[in-house]
Amino acid sequence: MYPIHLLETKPQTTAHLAQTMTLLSMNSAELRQKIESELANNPALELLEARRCRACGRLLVESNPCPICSQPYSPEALEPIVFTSARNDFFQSHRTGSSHNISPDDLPEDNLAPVLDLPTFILRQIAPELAEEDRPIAAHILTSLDEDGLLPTPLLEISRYHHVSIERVTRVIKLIQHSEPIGAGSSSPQEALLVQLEVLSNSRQTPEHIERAIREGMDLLSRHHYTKLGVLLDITAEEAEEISKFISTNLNPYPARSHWGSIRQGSEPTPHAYHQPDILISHLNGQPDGPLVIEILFPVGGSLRINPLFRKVFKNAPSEKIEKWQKDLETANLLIKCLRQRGNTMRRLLSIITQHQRDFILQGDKHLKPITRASLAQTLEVHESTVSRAVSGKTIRLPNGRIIPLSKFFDRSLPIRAMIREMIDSEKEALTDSQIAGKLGKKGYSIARRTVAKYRSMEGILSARTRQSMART
DNA sequence: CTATGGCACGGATT
DNA sequence: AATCCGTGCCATAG
Repeated sequence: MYPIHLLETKPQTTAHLAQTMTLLSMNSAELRQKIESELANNPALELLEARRCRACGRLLVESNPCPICSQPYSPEALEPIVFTSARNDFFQSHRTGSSHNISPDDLPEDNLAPVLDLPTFILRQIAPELAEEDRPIAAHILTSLDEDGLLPTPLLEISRYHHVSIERVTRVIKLIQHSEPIGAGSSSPQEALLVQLEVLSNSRQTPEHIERAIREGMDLLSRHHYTKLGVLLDITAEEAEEISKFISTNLNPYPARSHWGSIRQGSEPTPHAYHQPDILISHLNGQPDGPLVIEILFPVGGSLRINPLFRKVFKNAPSEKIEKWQKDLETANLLIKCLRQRGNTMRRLLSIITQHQRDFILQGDKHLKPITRASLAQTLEVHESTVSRAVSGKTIRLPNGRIIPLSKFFDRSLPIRAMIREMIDSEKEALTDSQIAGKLGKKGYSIARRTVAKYRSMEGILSARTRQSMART
């Protein structure tokens, strides 16, 4: 732990203050838009090319040494990568058949929406891993995905169209399947489940026989015929039900029906909106017991700095330009400074949050320790509104792959909701809301009966009565 | 008669 | 100052 607070520079001017505020409240998608437009308009600003760590292959974020493999970043350890950032347009090139030489200026500004559609969302993740010659294939696949994120087109058709081997197509699909949302690009719900299971088993214990259950008993599984499934797999009906529960809570046969947002029935009109996470938190080198690593993503590949060339030219600038250039230089400086401060604040905030919520991150909803933004502001010695801005609109990807909004860390009702869910999952006879309220009261959570009902419906659990009559059939 | 969902109010949080 | 959340009361479905 190094003394971050020493690096902290207090805002000097009102402009500085205002800029820091607005930058802080942006999530990475919005920030990206901001930076791109700034880059386009301000000649004093320059974007250094993106790099990746040669040792572990991870895309660089902003810290040194590499947070993933802890190799120091030296010039030799940094492999430059081609990453044409947000305006990567190979969808267009796929459709028109032209090459990839379209310059950024040819593209309209407004294709940088903060919320991405599914193809773009996946594309951004796999772009660094994708070989140049495989791009048209990826574009073809991604544009063919149906609204569930599954691929209805047969592989053979794709390979024929591009005159390439099935193996190459499969390789690209593998890449797509292993990006968020995991399992997208599979040809069937079954395949999607298998991919998710494979990914999940790297970081967590999974039930026995589950793979066979998906492979062989898919139709039984979807119809909830646990006894038959048990016979098929040579296990008890309870174990079969166990497996089904695991699948329904941890996996998703339709990868594009994202687990957050669309789960609340109907009310939100954003059925297929994908947010790029702003923060990643994962285990070191992907080892399940490794220490946690937090990465705060910088939305553009590379780092911003003042263009040294601009500095040189500025010294003997023509007199009619000198005023404008001076201004450009100032705004560029300001932007960089404020961005740095934004990073600083985010880092301090997250280090506190992750320490406090370690159990939640590792073990799930039940272990969330609710905090208020106000108390956090106090420990960080910043204004409450600063915390508010830093939290709002940002999402974080947990080690288990879930993408959740950062505000979830402050949700007082979450652990209780998890407990209710647990109680109902393991109930023998359907528990009524007041019974649940009583049980929770004994555990030290005094919650009104009415509130239990609210939480229950938030979790999408039916009422005790309807559960009872469902169980009989 | 009981369990549940709707509406609305007040206090806390942002 | 605006918003969110827990809760109480009341109507209604079962």
